[in-house]
Order: sequence, then structure tokens, then C-alpha cells
Amino acid sequence: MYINDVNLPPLVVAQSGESYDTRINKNQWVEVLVDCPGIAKEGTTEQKEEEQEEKLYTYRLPAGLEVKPGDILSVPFGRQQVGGIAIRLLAQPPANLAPEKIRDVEDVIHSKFFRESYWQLLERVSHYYYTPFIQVIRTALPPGLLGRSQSRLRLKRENIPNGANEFLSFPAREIIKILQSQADGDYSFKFLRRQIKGFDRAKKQLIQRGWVETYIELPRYSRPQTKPIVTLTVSVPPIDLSKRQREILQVLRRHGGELWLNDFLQICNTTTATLKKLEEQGCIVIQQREILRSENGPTVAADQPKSLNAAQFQALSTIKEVKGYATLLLHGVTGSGKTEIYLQAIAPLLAQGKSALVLVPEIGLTPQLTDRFRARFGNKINVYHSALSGGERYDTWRQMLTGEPQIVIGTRSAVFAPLPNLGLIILDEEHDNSFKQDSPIPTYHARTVAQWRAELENCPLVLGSATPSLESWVRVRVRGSGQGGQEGVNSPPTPHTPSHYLSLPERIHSRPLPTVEIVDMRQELQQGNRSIFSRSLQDALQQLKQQNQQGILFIHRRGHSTFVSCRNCGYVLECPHCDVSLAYHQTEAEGPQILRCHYCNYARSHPRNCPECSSPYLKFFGSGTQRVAQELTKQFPDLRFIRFDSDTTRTKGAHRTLLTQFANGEADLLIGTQMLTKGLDLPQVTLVGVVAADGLLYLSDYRASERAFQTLAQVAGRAGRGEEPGRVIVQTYTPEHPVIEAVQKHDYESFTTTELEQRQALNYPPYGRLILLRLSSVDPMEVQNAAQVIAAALPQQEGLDILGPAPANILRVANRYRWQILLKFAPDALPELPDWEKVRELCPKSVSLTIDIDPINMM
DNA sequence: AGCACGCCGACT
DNA sequence: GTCGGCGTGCTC
Repeated sequence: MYINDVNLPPLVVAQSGESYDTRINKNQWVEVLVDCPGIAKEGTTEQKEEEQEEKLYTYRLPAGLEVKPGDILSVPFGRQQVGGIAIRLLAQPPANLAPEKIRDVEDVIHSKFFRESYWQLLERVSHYYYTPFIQVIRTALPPGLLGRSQSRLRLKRENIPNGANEFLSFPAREIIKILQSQADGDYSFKFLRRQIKGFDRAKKQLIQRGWVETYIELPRYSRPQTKPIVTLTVSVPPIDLSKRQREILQVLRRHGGELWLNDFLQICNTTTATLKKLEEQGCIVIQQREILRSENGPTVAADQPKSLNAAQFQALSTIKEVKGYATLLLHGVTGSGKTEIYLQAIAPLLAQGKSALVLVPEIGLTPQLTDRFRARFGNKINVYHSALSGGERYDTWRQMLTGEPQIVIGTRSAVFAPLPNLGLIILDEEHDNSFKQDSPIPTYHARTVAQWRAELENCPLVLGSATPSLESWVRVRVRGSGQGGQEGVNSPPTPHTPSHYLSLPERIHSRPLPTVEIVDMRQELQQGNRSIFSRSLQDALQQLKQQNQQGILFIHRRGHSTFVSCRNCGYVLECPHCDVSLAYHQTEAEGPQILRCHYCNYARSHPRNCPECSSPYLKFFGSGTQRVAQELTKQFPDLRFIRFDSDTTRTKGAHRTLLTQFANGEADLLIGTQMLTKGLDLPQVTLVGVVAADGLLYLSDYRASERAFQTLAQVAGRAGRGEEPGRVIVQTYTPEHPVIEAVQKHDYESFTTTELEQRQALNYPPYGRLILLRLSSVDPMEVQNAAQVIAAALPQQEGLDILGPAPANILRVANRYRWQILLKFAPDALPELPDWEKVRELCPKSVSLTIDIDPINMM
């Protein structure tokens, strides 16, 4: 069983069909896991909570309200209303609790939601990631279900004398100013407190004067949205109808006897009064019917299953043959047709009444994938990700609970999609780091959670990638090497995880992988080429236009690649809140020049002169997308290009628009960053250029090589996916680097072998495990002290390495100073892990502490 | 989060 | 003596 068993009693789950009728009168009380306020702060902050947080509160059931374990409730807590989960019913109130303290359950928000296996999944997440259970529930539920009331402040204009503000304190005047700026003079405490320092004190003054009043707004829940619908109730219209009325009924009949009211009005060009009359005459009824708001992609032409090559067929058969839980690693080179396998593996499941879950790194980046699923399965597709509006998310969530066989495509959080009848989980591009959540807690990895989920639902999990993560590789491919990275500690060990390795070594239609040419930029410079483009790349770009083909330019832009500095005194413009230089942006071609911090989003205009020496020679350096774009315009004036980066894809649907433009041949070249690596399928692209690979190679953590290989191999894989063969040009100052060599030879396996040897020697994942303690505070000394105190208190023992405390790579971000402690240990040695509650106690309140389990982002 | 309770320093 | 700062603990 679990090592760190918490006090939380198991959920007494209602079995379907079980009747409560005989006991309902006896169970007048319910124990509730309350979503206590103060527990879930935004960002990484989290404080001592576990003991009191997992505590259950007892409420009385008012007459007529039926509650079952697992129901989502709204209960009074202090002076506010909060959400909670019913854990179990009681026939008697606890003896040690004064009866007058017990309050009534307010309402049932949603019932029959948690099933046994789903509850167990959340429990495992809570244990493994050391996260309070209620917070895990919160991660799993769509926002707006666990409601919370809000304290608000309202202006009482009638009490305010004219022009008598001088006697007020400064913050009080500020409050009045802000409230008066809005017509209703009404804001939440939360908002005002953020805007005004000393808000609470000033609020008191104003209440005493009677100039403002406070009130509590009840929680706003997402509710099913309804729309009036008109239904035909008679087959033969009564004879006493007018000609017009008969006409209208005829229209309704032609539409299958049912139409949305607003559509109906438009089609018949009639009014509600007319329809009301018909309703009175008993010919039709007008009712409210629930509508499910869901993101509808563009309608796409239906398509048919494509024929498979031998390797694809083999892989598909293996997936279909698997009964129950197994992990299958689908290792297919770029362009090998993994998506077609997913589609054909899912098709028979739907016929069996089961559903499938497809997890992808970022939905916005892969409109093509969703389109292909839509083309094959039509409206059986539901898209679920955090960019959906609250209503859309809520409705999609309700739609999943119906149990209709369907396919949910979603990002990280969709691993918690409440599909009751799961037949298959697919995690596409499984190596991608966006499956890991850095903050807030739980700091879960969707791959790890998917593994548990597949096990609990007893269904297969397919991990797909052209460049599998070393974790998955070791788990599936390297036998007898321990239990791999993610298992162990306080998650129940999975004894014999059945696993399969499925390989697609060739591209579909026997298309060759692109040739990869490595260009040594040092030689270019020696030979007098000072352009950011090598002669090879210049030639290739020239040919692109002539041969009417398309290309991609990849730029690795991170950190210092586009800083602004003074050519006279060397001054570099830095972020006032973070220890990084500001990056140069230009929103439109001739638009304003903005300097932006990539860490805290601080922005300022580009100063004309150097703030230090007033020199006008203040210029930006580095090769961001903009710089490359400028160079291109200069050197290849007739090459049409599209920039594809966070500047140009900020708006909703921009990805799709830009990609469609490109696919329609409105440009010759796509220039962009990381986004280009994620599964784009653009058949016309024959050329891929990597402007400078070096920025990728020398990042200071143990995963740098793996990440660099994955990124480069994925970009390279965008070339030659159509009829024409592809060509890749990688520019670098270190052509002898092993990653570069592996990319050139498309040699995943030998790269992996060497990389794994190093990981094993240093006991890094996937062999050893890591836990990262992140500390941050506005006070530089307090964090440092806290980090030292905590590090000193950690248990010293064989098999547990404590690295640090050390300042984070970038010490200060958004005015907070950051320190880290890294714990490294061998999972098979199972060292005694620290008592995290004790650790949290050592951490002063002013310092926030996040425990990141299996961290990936170490910055 | 919001509020009560309680402990110290500055002022009537 | 009292007012009011904020540190601590509780909310069924």
C-alpha cells in the first residue's frame, strides 16, 4: 500500500442501481472535503496545509436534498460559500462536535461524477506529487465547478458629499477613484487589494463613513446553457388553421418536426406571437433544451482509411491485439504515418461503445491533427484544452460524462478527461516537455498520469514519437534495467508492466529521410562570409524560388539572443524585475519597437538614446526571428516569407491562418521558433534551415543533449514529407558535437546509447530520480537562509544526493529571488525521503516553496 | 480568503 | 490607560 497514507477515508462510491431510499432518512449528515480558501494560491506558492487541509467537515442535510458520496457540493464556510466533495454519509453527528456549530449543505452542484478508478487516479496523483487532494480535484475539474463566493465593495454615491476627499488617507482616495471610474462603482476585494497598498485599512475608514458598503456575491457556477426549441406535436394539422399557419407547420415537418426557435423564425419569417398561437392550439410545443457549446473546427471533407505499409500494419495489429493494460512505444521516424495508425486503432473501439483519449503537446499548434481526426470521425471528436472558454470547457466536460463513445483530443490537463469507458490512451509526441507541469502543484507529467490511468482503466497506452524520451525508451526497450524513471517511492509499484516496442523505420510511400548537411560557420567566417546565412543556405534559398518549392527556417531564440546594447559604451538594457536582458520585438512591419522581458512580460519602448551615455547607437544583437527576417529581406528581396513565432501567433486561430496561407503557397518560407518542431505536416516543404544550432547545445542542465537532439531531429523531419525529397542545412560553430553528428545520420539509437551511459554513470533519470525544491522570495537573504536551513535539515544518507542549495540559473524573476535544492536518488535503493511537512515548517512564510517531483524545467 | 483574538508599542 | 498595528488560528 501507500507509504505515506493520509487520513483521507476512501470515498464511499455509489454503485449504480444501489438504492438509498431506506437509509436516506437516517443519513442526515455528511462529511465534506472542503475546498478551503487560502490553500490554493496562484503561481507556485503553497504553504503548510496538509494536516488541516485533508480534514473533513460535517454538514447537515436539509430536507429534500439528496446527497451521495462523491457529489460536488456548495457549503457555507466561515462567512463565505465554497465548493466541496461529499465523502461519506453519517447517521449521527460526531459526538465531539457541538451541534450548534453544524451548518446545512447549501446545494448539490453535480452528482454521480467520481467513479472508483477515477478517484483512485486522483489519489495517486495526490500521493506521488505531494499535493493536497482537494487541489488535485481542482486540477481535474473544469473551472467554475468548485465555486467560491466573492467579497465585493460597492460605492454609496448618495452618501458622498461633493469635494470632501481631502480628509481621506491616500489609499482611501485611491479606492474612491477606482470605484468612481466604473458606472456601477463595484469591485472585488481581491482586485482592489492587488491595486492598492493598504487597502484593508482604507476600506475600514470608508465603511465607517458610510461611503462604501461590502457585500458577498454568491459563487457563479457554469450552468448548462439552454435554448428554446420548437417541436411538432400533431401529425395532421387541425382543419381550423389559417393558410399561413398550415404553411408554417409544413416547414417544421419538412425539417424533421424540430427546429431551434431562432432558426425557425428566420426560415418562416414569422414572429413568436404566431408560434405562441400555434402552441395554444396544441400543434407545437416550445421548450428549453440544453445546448452544448463546443469548439467547432471548420468542416472538413470526410476521408477514408488509408492503406498501410508492412510496418504500419504490424504496429496496428499489435495495438489491436493487446487486451487490457500495456504500454506501447510507437517509434516512427518523422513522416512515417503514426497518425493513420492512431485513427485505425480508434475506429473499432467506437463500434464497441468505448472512447479514446488523445493527448498532444499544444492543440493550437496542430490544427492539422484535429482536422484529420474530424475528417475521419466527424462529430465524435471533442477538443479539450485550457484555451477553451469556461462555457465550452464545461459543456465538453458534460458531454464526456454522457458516456457516448467519443474521441477527446486535448493537452496535458485532458489526461483527467472524465471519459467513463476508456478503451485507449494515445500520447502523441510523448517526448514533448509541455506534458510536464512546472507550476502550480501538482507538478504532474501527463505521461506518468496516463500510465496510471491506463492501468486503472485496464486499457492500452500508446506513446508515439520520432524521438522518444529516454524514460520511455528505457521502460519499453531496455529490459532488466530496474523499473525505469517514474515508478517507485510512494506510488504503488507496478509489478509486470506489459510493454511493446513498435517501430516504423521508414517514411510512408518509401520516401527517403531528408539529407542533412552540416555547415561549419567558423569556416564560413574564415572564408569571408559574414552573413548569418552560409553559402550553402544562400544557394538553397535562391533555388527555392526558382524551383517553386517551400522551405522552413528554424531559429532557436531563447534568453540572450536578441538583446539591445549600446555600441558606444556597451550598456545592455535589462529587465528592472529580472536578471535578464530585454528582448527586442517589433509587432508590425512599421509598428512600435518594444523591448520585452521573456520572464515577467515587462515591456517598455525602445529608447532613442543609450540611458547610460546618451549615444544614439543603441542597436539590437542576436538572431531572433526578426533579425533573420530583416536579413532575408535584404538578401532575398523577392522571397516571400511568413513569421511563425509567439509574436505573430498571439491571437486565436492565428496558427491555422498562417499555416493555411503557407499551404496555399502565399509564401515561400516559414520562419519560426520551437513551434515549428511540433508535428507540422507540410508536404511541399523541401528545405529546412537551422540558422544556428549552438544555442540549443549548451544549455546548462543534464537534459540539454536530449532536448537538442529531439528539437533538431524534429525540425529536420519537416523536410521532404511530400513527393519531392527533402534537404536540411544545419549551421553550427561546433560540427563535431555528438548531437550534431547523430542528427546528421538520423541515428537515434546510437545517440541514445551514449546518452544513457552518461545518465547511468551520474545516476540521472531515467535511472535515478530527481526532486527539485524551488524557493523564492522578494527578500534575497531570506530565500538564501531558508534554502540553507532546509538543505542542512535534509536527511544525510546513502543513496540520496543533495545538490545545492544553489541560486537558480536566473536568480531574480519578477522581483523574486530564487534558490533551488536538488535531490537525486536511485529508485531501487528507495532512500527514506524527507518528511515534507517538516521541510515546509522550516520554510518561513515569506518564502514560497514548491516541491517539483521529477522536474524537467530546471531553470 | 476573511475574520476574531491577542499581544506589543505610541499616543491621549 | 486606550488605539491600532499585524501575527496566529479557525472556519463543520
